[in-house]
Amino acid sequence: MNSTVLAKKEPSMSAGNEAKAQKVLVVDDEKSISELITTSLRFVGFEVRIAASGAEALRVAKEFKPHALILDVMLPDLDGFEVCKKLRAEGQDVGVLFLTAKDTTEDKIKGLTLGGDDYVTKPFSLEELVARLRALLRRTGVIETSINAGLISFADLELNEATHEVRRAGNLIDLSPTEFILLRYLMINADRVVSKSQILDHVWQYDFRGDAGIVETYISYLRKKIDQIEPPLIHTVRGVGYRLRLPATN
Amino acid sequence: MNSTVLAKKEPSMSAGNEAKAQKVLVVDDEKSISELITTSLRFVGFEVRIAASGAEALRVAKEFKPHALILDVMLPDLDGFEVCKKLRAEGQDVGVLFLTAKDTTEDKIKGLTLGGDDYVTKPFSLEELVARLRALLRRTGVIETSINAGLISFADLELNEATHEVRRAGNLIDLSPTEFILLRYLMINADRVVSKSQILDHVWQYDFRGDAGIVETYISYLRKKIDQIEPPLIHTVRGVGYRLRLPATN
DNA sequence: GGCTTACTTTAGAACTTCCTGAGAAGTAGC
DNA sequence: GCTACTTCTCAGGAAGTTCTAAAGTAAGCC
Repeated sequence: MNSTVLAKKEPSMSAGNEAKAQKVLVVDDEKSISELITTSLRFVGFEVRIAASGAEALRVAKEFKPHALILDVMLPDLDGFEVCKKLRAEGQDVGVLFLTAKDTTEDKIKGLTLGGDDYVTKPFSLEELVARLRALLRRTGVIETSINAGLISFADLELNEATHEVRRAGNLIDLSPTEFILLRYLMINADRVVSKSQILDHVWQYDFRGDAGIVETYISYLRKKIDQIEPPLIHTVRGVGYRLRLPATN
Repeated sequence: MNSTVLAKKEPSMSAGNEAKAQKVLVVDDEKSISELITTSLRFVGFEVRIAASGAEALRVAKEFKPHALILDVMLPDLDGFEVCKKLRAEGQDVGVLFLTAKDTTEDKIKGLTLGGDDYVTKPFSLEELVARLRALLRRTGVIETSINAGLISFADLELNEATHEVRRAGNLIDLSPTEFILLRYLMINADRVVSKSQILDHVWQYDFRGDAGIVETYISYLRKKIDQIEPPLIHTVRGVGYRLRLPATN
């Protein structure tokens, strides 16, 4: 895994909720997965704790009081659904984002999108996970932050998570799912340079075995769709990565 | 820094009536059912309490003073009808939505739907349950909200809950029960993308074991009935779900 | 200027998702 | 108990998406 993590804080998040970051408990018995998620969530400003089993999750939740859980359904002891039930029985009213294998039988997954809960199938992309987590926190009414609202904009570009619409200068632009996630990632990191490996790590599923060349291909697709309109917003930083920005304000 | 993120609230039905939520007491001895209902009702803004027996129901009702009851007729001690009678004898004037097994004798049910009461047979779909509950609260005069009014419209589409009539541009359209519930779900979530699993969870009965493919079939049925008239309102968001919307506002 | 390296673009093969029609099974009404 | 309707499954085909690979272009360096 070609993971690079910058020791830099997201600007858009930092203002309001440094003081009381949203708390997320990540529950997965595979250490590599929970670490991956944790690193990513911490980076975007969440306060994170980890548990490796259902029993531990219940214990930690009791004193950590998380706003949301990211919960693998396949745990060594209790399964995720049990954990969720017990928590709710204890009166802990917390939104849950389940992680399921792709082949988890439909009837187990059924009902998960009811109470504001949601699920993501493994393997997932980190951007997808974070977006879903934010949507969940928004729905369960935990907190309002700027990014949490689901409407992201940069210059004359707008991206709406609820309607999945993207507009440039008011014009509707049709994007494929991957293009959408990539653009959102660039927009969230607007004005900062993101490397191809960062993009690969966040936008593509964590088990993607291909090479970073695919990022170039998708950047090209995006440019064709959103940078037809002047001025171009997606800029190449040779040898480093890409950056969403307005024309140089020299 | 020209990264802007708009803080706009979802126009959802979920959050709205925080201030004085309507109170519902759910009475069922099957924990899985009462939990399912509770999750769903809480999410759409009701304040919910649970009781697992007739005796408990009477006890809780006395201090909780619910606006409505969702009451399984088959309870371990008293049956639902008894509970209802005793409550009314105590002067608690509360609307009741009975849950009955499919084979409950007709004549038992009939007498009860005389007042503002109603019944739903198990297994039900959550959309159906919530719609009936709202209709009941409307009839018993508890509250009025826009959604509660029973008339939903979007563009030239109108759906009347009371009469079960649907019109597109004034033309009456005949829908099967499932088609009706599906359309209502889409209309309540107008303009937002809803995934196939969300649809499955809300529109289909909770014991449905099939896969999400059925949603595609029903979308196709609906399109044939309501999207004959231009412009089409049901749009596919590939890889994400469906969305009710007017033609692109470029 | 020519060589090297980094990036861009395009084409197309493999794959996924979605749409629709047909039919089987179940249910309700007469 | 026949008929019409509804629900659900399945399969073929259309359309859209993802990814690889290879050719084209630009930038930087000596």
